[in-house]
Amino acid sequence: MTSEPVRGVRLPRSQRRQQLLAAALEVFVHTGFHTASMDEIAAKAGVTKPVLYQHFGSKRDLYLAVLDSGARDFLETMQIALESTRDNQDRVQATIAAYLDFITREDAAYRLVFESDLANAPDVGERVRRVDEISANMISRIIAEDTGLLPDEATLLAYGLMGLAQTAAQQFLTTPEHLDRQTAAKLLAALAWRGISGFPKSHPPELT
Amino acid sequence: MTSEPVRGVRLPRSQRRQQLLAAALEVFVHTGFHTASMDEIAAKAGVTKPVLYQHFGSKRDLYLAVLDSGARDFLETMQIALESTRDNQDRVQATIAAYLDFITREDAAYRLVFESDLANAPDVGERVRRVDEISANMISRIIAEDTGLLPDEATLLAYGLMGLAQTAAQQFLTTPEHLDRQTAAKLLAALAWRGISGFPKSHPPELT
DNA sequence: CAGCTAAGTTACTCGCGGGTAAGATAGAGG
DNA sequence: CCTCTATCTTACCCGCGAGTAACTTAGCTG
Repeated sequence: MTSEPVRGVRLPRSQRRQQLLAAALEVFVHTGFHTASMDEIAAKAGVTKPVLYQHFGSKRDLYLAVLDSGARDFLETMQIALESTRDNQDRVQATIAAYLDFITREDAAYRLVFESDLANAPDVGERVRRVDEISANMISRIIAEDTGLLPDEATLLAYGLMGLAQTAAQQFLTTPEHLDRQTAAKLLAALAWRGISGFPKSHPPELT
Repeated sequence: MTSEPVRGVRLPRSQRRQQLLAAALEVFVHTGFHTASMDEIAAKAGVTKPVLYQHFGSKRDLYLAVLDSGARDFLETMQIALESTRDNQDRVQATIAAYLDFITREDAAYRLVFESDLANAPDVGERVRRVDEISANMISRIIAEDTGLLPDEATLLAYGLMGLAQTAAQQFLTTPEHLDRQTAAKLLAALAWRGISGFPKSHPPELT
């Protein structure tokens, strides 16, 4: 657990850096890149602006650092879920649950990866697309193996399933009162699994 | 077809307004809200900045005008597709196709609705969410009727299907060489329909 | 074709916020 | 307890772009 920022206490470099990243995450997530100011982030860490610049070369650098961290977390979560079983139905279930977990995480880091307001900047856009691409490839590979679809076709479906999970999870976040997480996960997993399991190999092929 | 902006020609108010909206759409879509400058938009219309301010009170007002127009287009497209048939399988097919159409539209207006970099601003965020909400409700209603699921459950699935269509369509946009639109539409419609048609009423209920 | 109005231009203001130069001090180490 | 350095602050610069005041002119209208 990270302790609260205490004004007036000096910290060793690496520790301060971690704290700044935490403050930046919080502000960027809450406000978005453009509305956030360096002063605000510094203040949240109980420190002044130049300190920020001793650790990060520019506002964008800081943002990228925070974004990368979030992206790593997400990809890790995904990979663990995808490799948690060899049964594909369970895999779908686990992956949907992973989306729900990631999006309901306290730090809301998903906003950086899924809702960045800086995606027009080449650096950022590229990174975000890369996260999607890596996830999609992991899923696409499994689909292709399991259904015999062409790579491009399997990739399209992979993106579809990712969009399904992501959008539904975000919606779930806005109405958690009425639907418990278990039910939501089961419903979505059912939707996804019934959809994908209908393709060639794994089940008797029906008409396209 | 709109004629090219000709420098030095005066236009009647309403006509100029339309032209400004077109220029703004182009710039906002290409650059995003934050990077776009009013000068750039005015220039694209072959005119200077103050003219822009004689039609729109602020940069944000201009953005909202363009956004609203895109939102209307999208919702219209959706509604037409959803009401194009009474067979639910055809409905899914038509709706997926509608997503593909909207996202591949020349003007790329989908970027404003699906990828706005101003979604943190209350006005804009609210509007974007509202578009999703309206679409989701249209779909959710059908799902609830057809499956007997609870409203919240049907809504969750509706968002899931929307995310599926949207994300996959965006992916399709980036690799149109390898996959023709027909195939893509069929694959996605199959994915979605197999998924959703498996729920209670419409087909024999299986284990949840 | 004179004159009036709406359409358009030139040439500014001004605040915000990213980024920095120069100086102050905590507190580890001898 | 003195010193020395890495940490942190104060106080600034300055560019960019939204928004505006004041003036100009096209071109319809009587």
